[in-house]
Amino acid sequence: MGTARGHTTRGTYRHGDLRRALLDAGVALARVGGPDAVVLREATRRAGVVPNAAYRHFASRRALLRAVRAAALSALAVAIETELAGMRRRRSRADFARAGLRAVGAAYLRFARTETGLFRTAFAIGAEVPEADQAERTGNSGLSAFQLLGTALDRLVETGVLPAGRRPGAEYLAWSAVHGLAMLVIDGPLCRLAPADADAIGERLVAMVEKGL
Amino acid sequence: MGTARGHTTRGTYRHGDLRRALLDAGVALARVGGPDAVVLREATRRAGVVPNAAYRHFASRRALLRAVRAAALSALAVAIETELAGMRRRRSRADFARAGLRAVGAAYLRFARTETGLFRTAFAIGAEVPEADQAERTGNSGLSAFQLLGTALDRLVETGVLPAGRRPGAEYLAWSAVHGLAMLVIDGPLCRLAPADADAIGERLVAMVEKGL
DNA sequence: TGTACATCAGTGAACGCGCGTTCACTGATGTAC
DNA sequence: TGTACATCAGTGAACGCGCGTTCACTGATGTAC
Repeated sequence: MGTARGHTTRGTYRHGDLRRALLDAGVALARVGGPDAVVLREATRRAGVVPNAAYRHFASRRALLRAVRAAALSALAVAIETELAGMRRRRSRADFARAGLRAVGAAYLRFARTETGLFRTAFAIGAEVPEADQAERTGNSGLSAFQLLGTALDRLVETGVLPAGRRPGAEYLAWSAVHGLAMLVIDGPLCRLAPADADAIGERLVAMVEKGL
Repeated sequence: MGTARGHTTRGTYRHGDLRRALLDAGVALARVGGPDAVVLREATRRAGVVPNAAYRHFASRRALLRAVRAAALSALAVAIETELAGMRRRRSRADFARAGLRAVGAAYLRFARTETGLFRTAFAIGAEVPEADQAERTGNSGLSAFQLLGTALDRLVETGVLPAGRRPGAEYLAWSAVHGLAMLVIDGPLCRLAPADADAIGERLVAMVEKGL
């Protein structure tokens, strides 16, 4: 019946793993309401704990938000990895490489649409980028979303689809295109679009990137 | 010396044009701090007026924010119009049309970089899109940023650069690409990029769009 | 195996803050006669 | 041209809210002897 399972009724004095519970609560809040919804007091409430208890594990609200953002980035990377893992075989390595890029784009867009709150949190405003906790931002393969895109582009070069000379910086171009559509669709002027239409535009967009790179 | 020129020291009982003053203050706040900075009390403070006086002109804080957002969209359209107006002549109409698309993209990116707060306000989170006050969102020509992009694409079709069959929906693709780069550069993972590098990527991006459409 | 003790995770109470919004008001303005 | 009056823009005071954060505390846990 509690908001966070098992935490509201706590037998012991100690919590057990409050840091984890607060982070989970923070992620749950972010899923629903984006970065602004990651409220320290609400997270402690859900963990069944007094507000200031959070300060044993996070220096400030910002620190909690940073941790949630890292988790969101990680979830994005995992979503892309899953899409890549589910790819079926193709005739040629070149086709497979092309499909890889499409898979990255499609997974990115689907994540933005289905996990809007997390997506917005991952790219929260004023996102200082601390290089240190890079590990927390990656998927199971240890690669970040950006790196997964990079390797997809590398495959295109290896299979001769993309001229090597066009490779440097190509991730910025591809990323921009897909990220822009994601933004416009989730809370921008394109938010009225039917999901099917959004998908169609997404496919055209990735095709444009492939052709235009 | 006052925060809003002339408003803090007011000779008359009546303000004169408080609605305008509040809107201007709201825009000034948005320029510096984005949508969250558009705070009703602060706007009234800058207008030299008691907080609740705002309710004579705006039903709520959200209503003020909506008006500010419309102004931000209008400023974006004007920026694009100015860029277009400043274009020099080209050899062929086709080249001119191509340059037109580049101009739209460049102006969009520059606006995002130099007027970050307004840009973020224009595409604020949870942006409901009221169709009614469309006029307020346009530039001097009466066209919105989106429509300016559309006419630029039309020119490409007219001059034979873009096959007519690829025209429908093309604005979504072009817009996505440029919007994504803008987002990544202004408060995303690409915010560390030097302005010159951002410009270079912007140019490559528009070239990619032109080629890939 | 039993006891004394240090650690430190979570408690309880409180703070100051700025916000959006509501209320009954007042007095300058512009209009009707 | 002068006066009475309705209008309504801005006043003054107050509200309840939830937030992040600080303080001194308490008591369960795990360790050293």
